[in-house]
Amino acid sequence: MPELPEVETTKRGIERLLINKTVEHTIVRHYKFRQPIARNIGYILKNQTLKTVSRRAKYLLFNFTKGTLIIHLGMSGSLRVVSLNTPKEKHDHVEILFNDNHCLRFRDPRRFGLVIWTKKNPFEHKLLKNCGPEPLTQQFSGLYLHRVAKNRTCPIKQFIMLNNIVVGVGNIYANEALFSAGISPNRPANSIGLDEFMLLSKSIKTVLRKAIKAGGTTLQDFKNERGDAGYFKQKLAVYGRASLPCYNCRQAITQVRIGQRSSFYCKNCQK
DNA sequence: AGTGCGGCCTGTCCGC
DNA sequence: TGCGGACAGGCCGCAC
Repeated sequence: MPELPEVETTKRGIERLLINKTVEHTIVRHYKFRQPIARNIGYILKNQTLKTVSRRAKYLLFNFTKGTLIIHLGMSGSLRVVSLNTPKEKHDHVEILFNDNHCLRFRDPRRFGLVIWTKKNPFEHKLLKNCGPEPLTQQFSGLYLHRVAKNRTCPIKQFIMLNNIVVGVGNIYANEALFSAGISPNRPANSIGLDEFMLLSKSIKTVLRKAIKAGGTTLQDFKNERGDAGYFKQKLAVYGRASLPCYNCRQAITQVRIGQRSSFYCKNCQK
């Protein structure tokens, strides 16, 4: 589920509900994730106040009084704010209880996610320090892409999914943005011209902004949200539409594997 | 340095 | 209906 728009939506929802609240108790039911959760996490978080919640790439940063809790949702993770007596579901692995009877629940069936504590500047953390620019900033532009793609032969789709090039572009939105820009996902990154990169950077921004906006409808109900409402329901132009007609030219959408990932595009519209 | 691949996990879906 | 296998929206770490 979690591509950047969902992480951003989650961030906004949590921030609204939990800011300035103090941790009373933490329950960890499963410690084994992409990295194991620190055994003393409950001790660390106790009595700390949540100052702000921010996002870098797909990492959520919970800035507490004495440090930062970094959470990544991995492939199947989700966070919800619930009241104390809300029945827990399978795979609700971590629960942070705050002093207003609100509880932050981390559910992650596949446990590809991450919950780490750091006392230091989180941006200097090994996992964050090599991240490329945020796609929704001015820093991320066609000019930038053109510059960093020099000498890079890997397919453009893989290229825009590299976190050191630009963060937050996952498989779905890489496919969607390339369709929107009319660029074939197979093209070597260094074969893309500046004008095309301008278009591509704009497409990435637009696709992500739209998705965040759609996720924003979830925001209203964040506290009680049960499922996958929000951006995921929006119409995707190519992702998951193998052999269905292209919305633009009606030709069947092609599915191929690029860098081990399912890729969808229109051979007619994307050159 | 860039690229390609294996691996971490569970859930779901499809074909037999 | 049960079972095996493929696949899933991420990303790290390793080998070449």
